[in-house]
Amino acid sequence: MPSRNTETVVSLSKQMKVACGECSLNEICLPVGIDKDELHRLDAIIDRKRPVARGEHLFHIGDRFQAIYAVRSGSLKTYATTEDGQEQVTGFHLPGELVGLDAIAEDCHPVAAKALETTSVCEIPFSDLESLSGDLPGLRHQMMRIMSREIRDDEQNMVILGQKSADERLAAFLISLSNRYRRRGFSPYQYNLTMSRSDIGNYLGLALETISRLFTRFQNEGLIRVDRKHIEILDRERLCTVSGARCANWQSIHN
Amino acid sequence: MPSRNTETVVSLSKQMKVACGECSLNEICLPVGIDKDELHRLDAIIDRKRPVARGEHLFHIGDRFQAIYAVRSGSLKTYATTEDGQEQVTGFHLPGELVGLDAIAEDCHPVAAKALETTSVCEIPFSDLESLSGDLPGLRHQMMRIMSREIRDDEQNMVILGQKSADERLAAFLISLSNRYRRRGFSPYQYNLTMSRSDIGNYLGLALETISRLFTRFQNEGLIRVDRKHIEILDRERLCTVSGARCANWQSIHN
DNA sequence: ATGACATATTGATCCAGATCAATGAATCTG
DNA sequence: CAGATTCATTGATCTGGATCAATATGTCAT
Repeated sequence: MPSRNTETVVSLSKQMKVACGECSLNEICLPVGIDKDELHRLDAIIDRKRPVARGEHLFHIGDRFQAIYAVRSGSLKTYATTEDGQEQVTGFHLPGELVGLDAIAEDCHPVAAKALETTSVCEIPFSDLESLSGDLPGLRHQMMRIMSREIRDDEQNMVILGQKSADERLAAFLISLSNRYRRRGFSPYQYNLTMSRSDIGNYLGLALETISRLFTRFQNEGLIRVDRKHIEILDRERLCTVSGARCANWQSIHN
Repeated sequence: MPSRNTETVVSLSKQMKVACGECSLNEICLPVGIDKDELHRLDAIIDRKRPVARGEHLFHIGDRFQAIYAVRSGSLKTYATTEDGQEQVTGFHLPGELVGLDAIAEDCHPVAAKALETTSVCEIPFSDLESLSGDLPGLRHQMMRIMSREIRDDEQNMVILGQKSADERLAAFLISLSNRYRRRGFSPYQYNLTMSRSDIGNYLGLALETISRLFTRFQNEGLIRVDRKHIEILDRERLCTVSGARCANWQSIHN
């Protein structure tokens, strides 16, 4: 009994069911380096889930590890908690990025993943992925590359948390987001933050008030324009200088 | 023309050439989960290098990535450098641990590895490792586990750098070392630091003076005894409490 | 041994950023 | 759309740990 809404539902559903081969993210996601005829084998093990609403969890800390997830649209944050219940944001995840790689070793999730907005993901059962990677050298290599990159990015975070001042940290964060959006075909000069000031501060090891003050200061200095969640980068060059990183010409740690 | 020293030399040489099957570290190193008859295939691709002297580099930042290294004896530190030439220690590596995993993605080393004492390593050419892992599911799985663990440990470091006070950081560091030595069959109650106060401070995001003061304070409080490089843990329970982690009963993030 | 140099300890001072506090927008709820 | 709730901004104050400085204590080379 089809209703007036069927079309919408179907098209949404179609959107959700797009195969890797047709997915606009396949150039930056797991399928990188896998040839067309092998791609359908990867495709076959992937489960496209219904979207996760803002504030809902994809998984919690301590959950049994069964699959890794590729963000298809929307965004997530992952966070650990300390004994006294404090949370530490360990990362923000944009479309094309994988979450759950930290859970393979102990078979349970050491961090939680929470949607920052309505977010849909591809679920990739790990046992399937692992056996499939025995057959597909390209897949194996890409998994290695992705995990290696994550290790390297985490090291880079250590540098930021261990050495950088508050303004350097925030500048580096804004540039990093800019680069990541650019890679996904969005403007590197303006984007919306999907996370709160508090999340940013927590991630960067700063108080949320410090983030707020820095946004104001960066704006006064003509580096950026901030309106609520919207960020516009006015002087990318100088923002890079502030961040104290070699990233002026589109080359960056987080390309 | 054998000399008086031949025996010593030969035994040292033998020591250096011990195959994975006979290596005392094979229960915590790459061979975990690989059965005996497959082990010799792994063994065949591994190159046992001559020891690296204290202060020498295993590789530098920017070096072409060709192999990962397993520490056989001794210890290493890895460090990144910022644009202004500052260094950030990203890790200390004990026997059985792998270094270089962060270089796979970009094919060059983002950090340098420097020996903290005379150190020998096994060199594992990555291309060989990768093709071999196509044949050996156990090896593939262990590689994943090791990389996953590294990601998780790095996240844990983010918690430490982002949330913890100076005394919590140092206590957590001392407990972590204790656990890692224990796993390798050494006493968890006393060990020698192979790194300087400055390295520890740098790694933990603290000034070296702070490390020095905390050692003195921990000693006055009866938590530890410090003599130069030698650490004796007198009250492990309480040191764990100070670190603010759930690690009192030998269970820890860094087992 | 003797000086030269790296490493560690301890004290005195300072400051970046945390914390506390109050107010102002947005967004959510019924 | 009034009240509640969350999130953001801005100001005032405080403090943990950095920095500066002086002095041991090792360690190395010759």
